Amino acid sequence: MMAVAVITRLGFMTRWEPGARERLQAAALELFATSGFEQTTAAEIAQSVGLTERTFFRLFSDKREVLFYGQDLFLQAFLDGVAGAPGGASPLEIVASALQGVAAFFPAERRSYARTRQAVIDRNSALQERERHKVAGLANTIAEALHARGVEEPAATLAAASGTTVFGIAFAQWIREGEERSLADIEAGVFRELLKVAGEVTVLEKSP
Amino acid sequence: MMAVAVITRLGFMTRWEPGARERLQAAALELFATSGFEQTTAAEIAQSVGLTERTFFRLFSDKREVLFYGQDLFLQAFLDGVAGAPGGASPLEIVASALQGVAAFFPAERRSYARTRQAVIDRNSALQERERHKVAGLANTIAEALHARGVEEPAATLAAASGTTVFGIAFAQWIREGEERSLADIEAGVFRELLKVAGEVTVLEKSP
DNA sequence: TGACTGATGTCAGCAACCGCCTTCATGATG
DNA sequence: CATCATGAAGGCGGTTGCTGACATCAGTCA
Repeated sequence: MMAVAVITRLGFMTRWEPGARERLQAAALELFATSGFEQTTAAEIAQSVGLTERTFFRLFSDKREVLFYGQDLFLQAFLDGVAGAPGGASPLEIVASALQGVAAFFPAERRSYARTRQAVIDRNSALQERERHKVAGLANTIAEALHARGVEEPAATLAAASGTTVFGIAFAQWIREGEERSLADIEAGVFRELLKVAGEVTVLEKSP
Repeated sequence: MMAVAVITRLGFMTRWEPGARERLQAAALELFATSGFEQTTAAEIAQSVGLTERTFFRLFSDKREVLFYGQDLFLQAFLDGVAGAPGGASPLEIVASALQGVAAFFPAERRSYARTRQAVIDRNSALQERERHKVAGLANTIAEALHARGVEEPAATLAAASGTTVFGIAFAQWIREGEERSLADIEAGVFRELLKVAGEVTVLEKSP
């Protein structure tokens, strides 16, 4: 599935089939989806693609990671979006523009895959923990990138967190059965909602 | 340390010392702080207060939980703040008011305890994962409470997430060495920053 | 008194994860 | 061509987190 760029260099039988990581990831998702995360053992996943448990843990730092490994491209796209935003943009504008750029990583074809993956995660709290950890890490990285662009604290952290929140809400909507809009469109709508929510505040008193 | 409300009802020797949970939590924090989280085994913690590993896992769903159990009061205070906010308030105003109320849970005396606890968490990524999970759960609960007050989606989720973000930033600052301001004051400042960040956006185009 | 409950201990066991060592293809190097 | 370094995998054994099933024992209540 998806970006499983299996490198079949030659017709020769090599000692090891290439793409061990990708094969494990695909097998794991399938097994998790059918039998559940806890019911599936790392050894089972490994054996189902002709590898050993030890190899599994060499390739993934822990069992959950098999579902999360390889999102560097996504993160990088986000950072590129931040770095490439126009000069005079405000922190949230920078984030909004990065958000739009990142949407390209989720074309309509991915919806089905993303859905089953998310269904697995939603059914297990340990996996939700890992997902939230990754998102939080993403927010940190974005905040640093903003900082590098001269945005001060706490504005950088606030803007970064807002961005990942918007993305999370939009993504959840994109996944939803029957949803037809593109991720970019949904993101734009959620972002406008955020501005609206923030705009409805009557600032009480200003500190001295 | 801190709120280890050991209830020594009578001078009698009872079969079991009361407050097993609290004793375990205090011992765990101390051991984690001195020896590190991974280096400390659940059996060690239990034995250090005269209990067995099995009892530890009966009282805490897993090893990490010993550092997070018992924040119901905090959560409840947050919910009360949401429920008790004035009638015509906007979502973010409701959250801001709840935020102020919750600050009372962190008087100056707690700073030292909170610092060592946070230091332990910051040194271990598994603990960070759990913490983020809890915060995310808090955000969900707040969003539901907002929903119950009639706030629609995605405004409820956005406001709730913004609130926990503000709290997180403020708390981190409150913990910082040399910081003297109250948590409520810091929260107010961060909140104003959030409004400022949101206010600096030039809305581009409106969807049809 | 005796059944009952609640908090704990004991024991056995699985699965996650890791350190250490071995094996074997490949490509570079002399 | 021989050899050697490298990297990717398997094998083995051990620690620890966590659980289920069952025993124990103090205090309670009928």
